[in-house]
Amino acid sequence: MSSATTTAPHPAGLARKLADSGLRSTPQREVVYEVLLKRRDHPTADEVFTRVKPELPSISLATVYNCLETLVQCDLVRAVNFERGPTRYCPNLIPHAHFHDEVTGQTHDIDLPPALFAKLKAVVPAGFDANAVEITFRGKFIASSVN
Amino acid sequence: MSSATTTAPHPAGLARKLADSGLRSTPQREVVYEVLLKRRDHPTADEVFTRVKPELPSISLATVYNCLETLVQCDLVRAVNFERGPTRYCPNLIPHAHFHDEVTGQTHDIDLPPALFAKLKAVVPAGFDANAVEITFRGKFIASSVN
DNA sequence: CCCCTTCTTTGGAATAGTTCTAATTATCGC
DNA sequence: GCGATAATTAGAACTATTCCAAAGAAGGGG
Repeated sequence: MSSATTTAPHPAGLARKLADSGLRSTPQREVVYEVLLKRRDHPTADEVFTRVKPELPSISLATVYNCLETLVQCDLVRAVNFERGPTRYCPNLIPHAHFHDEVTGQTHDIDLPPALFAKLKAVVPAGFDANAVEITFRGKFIASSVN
Repeated sequence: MSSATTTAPHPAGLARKLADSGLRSTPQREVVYEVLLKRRDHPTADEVFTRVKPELPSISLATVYNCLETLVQCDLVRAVNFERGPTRYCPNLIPHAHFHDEVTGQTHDIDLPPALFAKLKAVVPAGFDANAVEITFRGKFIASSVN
């Protein structure tokens, strides 16, 4: 597989991305990443821990934090925060917003047209050099009759 | 100083707003609110605590948290979060974005045209009922020699 | 292969920010 | 002034996370 411009979120890509940063591929890192790809529901470190445990029963919570941090560093995963709640992790690398459901506590991805991102960055006054923007909606997810 | 200037909320308005919610006006609440109005640099609870202390030497940190929570509840103050850092407080009630300086840790208000807020809400898919949107830029503030 | 260095994992202790609790103190309506 | 209610206080408790020091892999050169 030839290298793409955008990394496809694939367990296989992990080893390469890690090597690029001079880091080793380990079972712990692989399983943590797989878990994130498998269920993209923005789990917390603790939730990742319980999902990884059956596969690697001797893994520690500290290692889960380490692995998640490593994945974020390697730009394979995004850390998402909402109002001092525990950090959640998201393997969707395409710029997008988040919707936080205040009833269920769930976090959903919201796609945004790239033009909007551009417009947002355009309103930042001179003197401010913004290299990232974070957009979070808060509200309720209303069951749609369509499914 | 950043842009977003507003209807200057006045300490006087506090008693009324509190009464509206069936709450009492107390020296602690008044001084906490005054401190927020006086220096609008998005202080943390701890920073508010040290600023209030000279005025009310016997106030406790718990009370500062209580007062801030009350002010947020009464819609006199906004709580602002950035990446699991301590909550900061902002008496600017007009919808606006925040710019977080990753070098100094300072938070600045950024005015946004109301049309942009409207556009943002428009991209939220059907089924999601958003009642608030939070926009945070991250980057560096490039020295303007003026302060 | 074996050794050496380096990287990684691990469990537990430590930390930061915040909330909880139970007791005291202030305030309002009568 | 009195009783009911609300607010404040100090300190303990809590949560999410990071730190630490020791033990465990994992390549690379001889």
